[in-house]
Amino acid sequence: MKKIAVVVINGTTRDFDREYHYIVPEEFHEKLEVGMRVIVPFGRGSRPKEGYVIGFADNSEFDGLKEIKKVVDKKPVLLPSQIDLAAWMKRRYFCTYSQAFRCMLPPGIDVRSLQIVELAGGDNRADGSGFADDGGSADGSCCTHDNGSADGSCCTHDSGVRTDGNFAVQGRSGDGSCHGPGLYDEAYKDLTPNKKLLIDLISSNDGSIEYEELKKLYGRKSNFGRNLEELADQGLVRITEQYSSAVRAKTVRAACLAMPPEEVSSDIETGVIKRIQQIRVLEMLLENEYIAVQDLMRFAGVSASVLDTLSKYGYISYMDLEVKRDPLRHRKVEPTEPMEPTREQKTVLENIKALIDTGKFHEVLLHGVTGSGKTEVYLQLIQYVLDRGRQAIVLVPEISLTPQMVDRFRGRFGDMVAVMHSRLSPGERYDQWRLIRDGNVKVVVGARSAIFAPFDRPGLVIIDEEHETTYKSETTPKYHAAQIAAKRCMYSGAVLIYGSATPSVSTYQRALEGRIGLAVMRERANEMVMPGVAMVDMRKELELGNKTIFSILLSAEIEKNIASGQQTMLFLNKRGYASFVLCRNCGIRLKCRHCSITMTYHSIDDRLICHYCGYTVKMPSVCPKCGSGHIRQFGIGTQKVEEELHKYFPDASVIRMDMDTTTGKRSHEEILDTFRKENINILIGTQMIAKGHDFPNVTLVGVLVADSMLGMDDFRASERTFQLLTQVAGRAGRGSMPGRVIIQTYNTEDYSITAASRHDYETFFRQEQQIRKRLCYPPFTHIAMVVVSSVNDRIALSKAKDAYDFLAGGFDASAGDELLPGPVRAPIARLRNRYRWRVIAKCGSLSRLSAILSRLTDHFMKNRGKSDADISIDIDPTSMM
DNA sequence: AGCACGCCGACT
DNA sequence: GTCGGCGTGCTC
Repeated sequence: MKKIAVVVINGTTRDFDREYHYIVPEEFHEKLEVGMRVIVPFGRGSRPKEGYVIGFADNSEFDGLKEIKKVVDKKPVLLPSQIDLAAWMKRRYFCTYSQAFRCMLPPGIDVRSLQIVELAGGDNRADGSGFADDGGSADGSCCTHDNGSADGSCCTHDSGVRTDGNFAVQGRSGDGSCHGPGLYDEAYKDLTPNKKLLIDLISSNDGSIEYEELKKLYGRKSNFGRNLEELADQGLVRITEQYSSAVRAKTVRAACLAMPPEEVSSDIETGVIKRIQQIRVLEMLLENEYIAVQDLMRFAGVSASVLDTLSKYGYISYMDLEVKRDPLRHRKVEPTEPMEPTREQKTVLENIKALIDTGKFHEVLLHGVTGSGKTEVYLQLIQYVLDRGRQAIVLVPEISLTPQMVDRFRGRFGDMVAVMHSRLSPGERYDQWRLIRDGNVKVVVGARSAIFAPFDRPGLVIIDEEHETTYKSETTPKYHAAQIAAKRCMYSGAVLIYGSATPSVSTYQRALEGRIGLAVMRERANEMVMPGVAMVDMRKELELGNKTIFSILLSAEIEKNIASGQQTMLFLNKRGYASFVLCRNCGIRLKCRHCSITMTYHSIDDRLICHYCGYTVKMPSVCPKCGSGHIRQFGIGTQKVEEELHKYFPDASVIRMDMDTTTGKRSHEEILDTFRKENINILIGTQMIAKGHDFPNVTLVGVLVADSMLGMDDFRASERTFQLLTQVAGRAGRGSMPGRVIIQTYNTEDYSITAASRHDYETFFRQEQQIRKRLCYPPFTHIAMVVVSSVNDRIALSKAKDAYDFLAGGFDASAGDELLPGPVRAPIARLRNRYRWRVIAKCGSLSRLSAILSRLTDHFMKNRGKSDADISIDIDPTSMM
């Protein structure tokens, strides 16, 4: 019986992102499984393309089926459940299968196909290349990756060139019959000029050339394909295919001495080598057999060019060393034992364990105040699911910021833990992915993308700090990790836990509605008291003539801390800095009359603009509320604060942490380490310092301008303010001494600020809930942001108008659907050379909204024509830019 | 997006 | 008979 595989093509546009049928040749019947990658001929020219086998079929309506050419993997790279997930993502996020699969696979796993055009026949002008394939590639071998992909035997061709393994050479030309030289020349003589040109081009490249390269050389003349095909039919050239994957270098480049040590020593002593850098390098190599190039450069303090010079003169040579990559190698971890849970923890554990026992999908919001010991609860729950033979995924907002979080999991579960985050190298990611797929680890701790970890039986997924925005992907597919998590847990009957001290409004709303479970932990686990919070009214400070950025109270407290050797953290939110307008007299922020969103100042035309609806007004010269002239765009940078600190507290040691000072790979941790170890008096920073990290000696936290968070141009401004203030306040008094928090603001009556100062989530939530409801913002509706872009501004606009009209036609105002006036220019009007126009729609029903948007996508693609216009759709975006 | 295919006029 | 060029329609 004919076996047919259902294949989706990798790297296609949405138009061709369909399921295609291919015949499975007899030889692959046994080994081909769902979830493997294959090479298939695709399109008119049957160009080889990488595809994923997503299923099998017994028959096909389609005649003219083609055959699978090649099976890439030994083991499936995708689980059946992941294929289902991708199909769902395609519908939900308007992405392609391959974009969805890309989320699930480590980078660099792709197979690239190359076509090589060679002269055929025993021809003298193409010596060495013709039939004699000396590269070791003919038998389908692959080099160095010992992975599940590629079925070839492994070889190592250690040519100096960085070759990637290639495998499978398979002619697509005729039978390659061998012509004698005489016959060949005969044939050449009779060729048309363009065909002669092709032959000449190949000859001048030693008789073998890459297809695309040849095409480029052929230039703009026509009938390239036709002529080449005909040459192949005549048996004059051969076209072969090679598939190569970007091999993850499992090796590290190292240097060693290339001549006897005595000779090197004498060259140094006799002064043949004079340069100090070179001597340093050689001396290091005299003491060590070989040293990794990276280490050598760092410890000798030299650049790569010094090494290259030494290599050129034959003193050293390079080699590739096998390494076992371990992203956790930098850290030592102390094993830990489960702690005796507090009464509250015990209740929560029992309840959730009961849910796990049902083996069904459940969601629970774990609302625990900072310091209530959520992590210990996570650890014990994970242990529970592991004992039942299942796996666990833990998501943390940005793992590289919270290494001690990872340490706690490693401490409890040791080698069972894999780590996945953005700072891993492609090779490291590949290793972690493989550990998971092969079942060698049972727990994954990672950032957003770790939600795709290829576990076959996840029993528990934990999303820690559930409210963080990093869980939302900014690129297509624009998924939220929680949505993916919910889907996966549904498939596998797992429990999904959202952990937070300050839950997002939408999650808490769902908990209140009873759609998800709610578990609460109100007490701090280790007898710490919540820090006392004082609010300072900066309007009064101004009245009193204090024009500095430090209130009288804050100055005094800083002074006290310096004197007693305790540490202070000063917090300044940089977002919205210098772009929103605040009246320093009455504290009002200018908001859009339609959207109640803080308007953003644009200096180019001295206007204020609403980043939601696009409404703009001229920048007023006096405050529309109180009439004072103290209205102005507002903001100070961390750098400015540092200067001021030096001015007013000349004896204090100060360290700054923000985007400018944390560019290096590990400098983040280094700054915090310095702060901790050297007992620096004051740490000043942006929201980066609000996350994680225990500093027992920090007893004072100052928020310089709470208003700058409220000034965010987003309907979530209050939510973010509350969350950040709570988090920042949580930094104080983590040790034995009680903490104090001072919040400076021009809005002492704002509910998000007052609630945060009282550690009162409930009150904040009730206020915010009402406002969201009244103004029809999520979670009471869904917002779709459609951005149409093009290199040409007018095309972008007209296509955006088209999209607008399409949406207008499909919307039902009576059901509460709303289309904001548009299209308007996106706040980032031009990105990567493309103009961007935006349409915003609100819709009460997610399913209806995605249905309309799905139709919009198809409509857009159909009418796009040859233009470069592109459409991007984000449901419930975290940023409106 | 490629690419083949078909068709036409120009050149030789 | 070829070449260059362009419009059309398809991708298992």
